[in-house]
Amino acid sequence: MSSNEKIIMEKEKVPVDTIDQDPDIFIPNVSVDCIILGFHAGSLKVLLSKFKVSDKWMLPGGFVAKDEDPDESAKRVLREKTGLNDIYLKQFYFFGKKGRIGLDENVEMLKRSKLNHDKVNWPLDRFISLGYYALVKYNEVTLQADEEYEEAAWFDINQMPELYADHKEIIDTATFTIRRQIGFVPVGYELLPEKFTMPELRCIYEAILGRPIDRRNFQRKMLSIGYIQPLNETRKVGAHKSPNLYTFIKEKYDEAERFGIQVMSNNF
Amino acid sequence: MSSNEKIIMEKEKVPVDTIDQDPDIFIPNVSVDCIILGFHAGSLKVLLSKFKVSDKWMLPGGFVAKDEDPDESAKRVLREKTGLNDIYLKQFYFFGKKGRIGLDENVEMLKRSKLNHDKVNWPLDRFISLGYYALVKYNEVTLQADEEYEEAAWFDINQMPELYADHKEIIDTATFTIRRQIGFVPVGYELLPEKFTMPELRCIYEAILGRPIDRRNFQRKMLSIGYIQPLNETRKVGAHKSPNLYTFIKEKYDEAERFGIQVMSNNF
DNA sequence: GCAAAAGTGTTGATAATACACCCATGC
DNA sequence: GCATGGGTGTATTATCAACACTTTTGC
Repeated sequence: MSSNEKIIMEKEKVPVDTIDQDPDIFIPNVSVDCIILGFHAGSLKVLLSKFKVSDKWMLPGGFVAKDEDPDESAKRVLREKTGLNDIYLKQFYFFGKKGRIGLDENVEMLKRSKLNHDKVNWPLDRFISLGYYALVKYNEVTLQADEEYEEAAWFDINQMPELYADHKEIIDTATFTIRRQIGFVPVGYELLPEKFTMPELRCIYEAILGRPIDRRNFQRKMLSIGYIQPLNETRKVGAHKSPNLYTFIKEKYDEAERFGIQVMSNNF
Repeated sequence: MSSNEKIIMEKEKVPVDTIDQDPDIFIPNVSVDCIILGFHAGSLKVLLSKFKVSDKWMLPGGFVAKDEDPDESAKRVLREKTGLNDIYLKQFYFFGKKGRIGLDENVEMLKRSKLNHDKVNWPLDRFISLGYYALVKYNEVTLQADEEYEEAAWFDINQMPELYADHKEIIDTATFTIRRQIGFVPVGYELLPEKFTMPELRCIYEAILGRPIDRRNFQRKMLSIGYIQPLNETRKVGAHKSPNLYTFIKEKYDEAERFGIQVMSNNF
């Protein structure tokens, strides 16, 4: 473990410091922001966090240590927020426009915080944000926000509160990117638990593509690709026919992902 | 014009300074690298540059000024190298792995240069490189390398010399990205001159997809999309039938790009 | 029985693929 | 004439998209 890593570990235990950015440890003017996506109760959720001193929700994020791969920084953020270690994680865009962060917003937050204004001046700096999206299994996540300084919560992706700075735009860019690359992103495999129903899988694709998909054609298509396997089990879901449970065949899935699958060609 | 912009303009006139990175002007530890692609004589070319003091070719790149949008930095690099202002430019990835730049390589280059080793220490730093690719019309480019300190040249994308650091990997990532998004990237429109032949257009797709495409099916497909228009002209190309010339219909093309075109579905 | 949602089957339209054939050009 | 490569046509196959019909479940 390098000395910097050690310091980072220390920082994880002292949450107020995550609001700070020591220029000796971190690369200045660079941050990492994570869009953590989950699937629950029939809709896509995004995990947001909020400093108690702020009134706006924001994307979980962090800084990049001087000897750290940005992927590692993102993993650190994910571990902090979800408690998970092995997560599907992809960079998708970087954001660096001059006016992307409203300084007023930050000055306000800084005033409300108990930080020393003279020492902590990064909120007044310009930042290049490295954008990552992560796909997690909702029920495996245990929200890890520090009760004293910040909160964390899942939000329906279609019903988000007002967000800090350009974070709404960042989320939109993430979903747009996933949409364009839907054939190469294992959304089903990463978002669903081991056993799932066909309507659940379809629901994810509908949420991401933003349009309804024919139930029957979808089912045929998914089965024809050959990476999901029907189980001899059903799930009771109220006053309807109980849907079959399916599971992914890992090897076939990896193959399909590499070459991309055609999801209802009508490219969104 | 801000004072920083003025300083940057000055810097453009003093090429040796582009090897320097003043931490008061530029964001530390961040660089921009550009893959400039052109099409000439039946193959894809990439524009590379080389410091006279170095023996390895590298991607044209630069730094991001503190009050500058990274897109602007990339445009600045493009202007410096090609003399062009309006260029199709997209960010595609960022590179930040710890060992991505061999320090030995940089120490060697620094020694050979006439820079003051004490003042100029960025070559020993770690960098996060913001990757951009640009599509240019080959015959509109006039190579602008400063004769005294650096050279610039086009290389066939399949016959590149040994490159500096991880720049080969960066180029591979760029072509891979374009390949995956081929339906959304206006390669033909941006790489070809106003008038072009069908084989030329096909050649570009073949180079990017890395596989032969059926001549006849390709032609039909492109014409059926309806964004290219046959002209009543042909081009003499030696001992064969003279191919027709075509041109793009801008409006139709924009439409097609937004929704993506399906290029021989067999997704690469 | 009825409503709601799941599973299976059919069919016409559209698009991809693999060719065969003819045309123009320079030597 | 012949080699080379461009342009047009066609037949086969695969895939999409729309919809009818059946099944299961809770009330």
